[in-house]
Amino acid sequence: MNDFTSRVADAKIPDATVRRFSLYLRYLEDFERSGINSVASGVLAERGGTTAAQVRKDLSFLGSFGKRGLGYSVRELTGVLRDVLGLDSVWRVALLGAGRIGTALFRYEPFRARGFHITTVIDNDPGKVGTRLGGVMIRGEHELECALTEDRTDLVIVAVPAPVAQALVDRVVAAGIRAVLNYAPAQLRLPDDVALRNVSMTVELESLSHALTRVRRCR
Amino acid sequence: MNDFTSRVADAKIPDATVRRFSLYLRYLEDFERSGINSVASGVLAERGGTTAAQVRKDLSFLGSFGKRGLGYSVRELTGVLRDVLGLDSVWRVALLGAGRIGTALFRYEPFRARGFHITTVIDNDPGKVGTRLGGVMIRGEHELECALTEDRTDLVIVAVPAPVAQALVDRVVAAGIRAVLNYAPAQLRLPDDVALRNVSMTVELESLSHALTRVRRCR
DNA sequence: TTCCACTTGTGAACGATTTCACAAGCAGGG
DNA sequence: CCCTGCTTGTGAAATCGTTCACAAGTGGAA
Ligand SMILES: NC(=O)c1ccc[n+]([C@@H]2O[C@H](COP(=O)([O-])OP(=O)(O)OC[C@H]3O[C@@H](n4cnc5c(N)ncnc54)[C@H](O)[C@@H]3O)[C@@H](O)[C@H]2O)c1
Ligand SMILES: NC(=O)c1ccc[n+]([C@@H]2O[C@H](COP(=O)([O-])OP(=O)(O)OC[C@H]3O[C@@H](n4cnc5c(N)ncnc54)[C@H](O)[C@@H]3O)[C@@H](O)[C@H]2O)c1
Repeated sequence: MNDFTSRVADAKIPDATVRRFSLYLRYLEDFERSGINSVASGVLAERGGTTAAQVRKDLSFLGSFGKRGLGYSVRELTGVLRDVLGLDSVWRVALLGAGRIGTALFRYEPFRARGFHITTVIDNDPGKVGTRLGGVMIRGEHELECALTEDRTDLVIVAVPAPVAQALVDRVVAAGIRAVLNYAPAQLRLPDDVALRNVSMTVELESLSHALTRVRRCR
Repeated sequence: MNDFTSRVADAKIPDATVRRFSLYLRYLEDFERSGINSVASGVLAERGGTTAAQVRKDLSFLGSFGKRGLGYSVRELTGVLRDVLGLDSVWRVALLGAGRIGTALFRYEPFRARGFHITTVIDNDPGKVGTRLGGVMIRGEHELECALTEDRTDLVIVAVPAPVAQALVDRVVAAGIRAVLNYAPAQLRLPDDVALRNVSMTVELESLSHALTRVRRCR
């Protein structure tokens, strides 16, 4: 199915563009389900709240496979995006912290459908260690390195309290992990070759709060 | 305590800067707890993974109250940031969807400490409506408008399944709400004067996945 | 075959954000 | 008092991302 791998400019796709790829892919999958075979940049743009030029510029990082006058083949574009986003492999994910956020994430099925399999869960609460979350046994914090290696983990989700986050990721990085998704309100320090994304609900709320006060003042 | 309100350039602070303000504030509160009275831009920068120049440029949007040779007063800067982020008022928040993510968010205390009070919870599951989440009664979806008005809601958190999100926020917007924090994987369409932030774990994971495949290919 | 309506791909203009570089200000010591 | 070491505040430069504008393909209709 994938002879699309003729991607040229793997060079350095802007981060903002990569994030939009995720969204485009989401829409394309909707279109595919609806039996639509081809989309124009304008359609994707409208769906995603950007402009047609933006969509075309984004996609041009991947080569050129649109058909002028017609648009893009939904199937082909889906394939290319899945490929560039690395969604054709299964990623083995370890969850650190089986608390409220951790369990909510664990039980969220769409991750699995996307190829992110949570194969490891770590916690240090003696009441939790040894019990099962879904099909996965919760292992103690001291087993961290061993679990990451055994389970051939690719990616770690941090959902432990902020004060312990840095110490844990240090060990995670030492164990060879190259990608971390962090939910703790802590600014993690990692080597440059480890990819890190922070999800901070506080930052989002506070930026909304700022927007609200601005609106209020301007009237 | 706040005669810092002499803020000049409320003009148009870049979004990226506002988000960093949240982080700076977080660090400043740590410093305050540790009894540190003043910080230099370089210290904040190191803590937050940016550069000293970036920190100073950011803060310059708020006026100038650093002391050359010394740095910034922790207390004063904390006050200014809290003010510009609108954290000195209490924000009344409505939570739409008391599912897994919704309840995890609800039970997260730091929000309340920051001045975000979840005063309204809406769900449409008959088994949930009428029960309490923490101290708040879960109300039916049909009561949405009425609840938002009665509770004088400022801000709405969307934690319902994607397919119903748009319809709900349409009603929320019609009820006069100007700020929405969206967890559903749906691209919401709102009027320009409503502030929207999306939190998408899928986008984050996929961008990590992209980073991982890049690393792998480059060796 | 030619024409037409449509849409892509992309250099170039634009706008925004980040980084640089340095004059100016402050505190403390002599 | 002046000198020294340190740090801010900020124009100007560099970088990065978005938007514009249009030549060049494409399929279909006549
Ligand atoms: N709940 C939310 O809505 C929310 C929102 C934003 C951020 N967060 C952040 O996510 C993280 C988790 O939040 P939560 O609400 O799930 O908290 P929680 O207390 O419910 O869960 C934390 C879990 O981590 C485990 N843990 C603690 N120390 C550990 C260690 N050293 N090794 C392994 N496991 C350890 C605890 O046993 C617990 O199960 C926190 O950093 C929090 O700030 C949560
Ligand atoms: N759980 C996660 O980790 C996670 C991660 C990313 C995104 N999300 C998104 O967050 C949203 C909620 O996820 P969840 O895991 O909590 O799902 P969930 O099914 O546990 O909760 C959804 C809740 O919304 C309620 N609901 C449904 N329709 C409603 C309506 N019309 N009005 C009011 N309430 C309604 C349901 O009764 C349920 O309580 C989804 O959009 C999901 O995609 C969840």
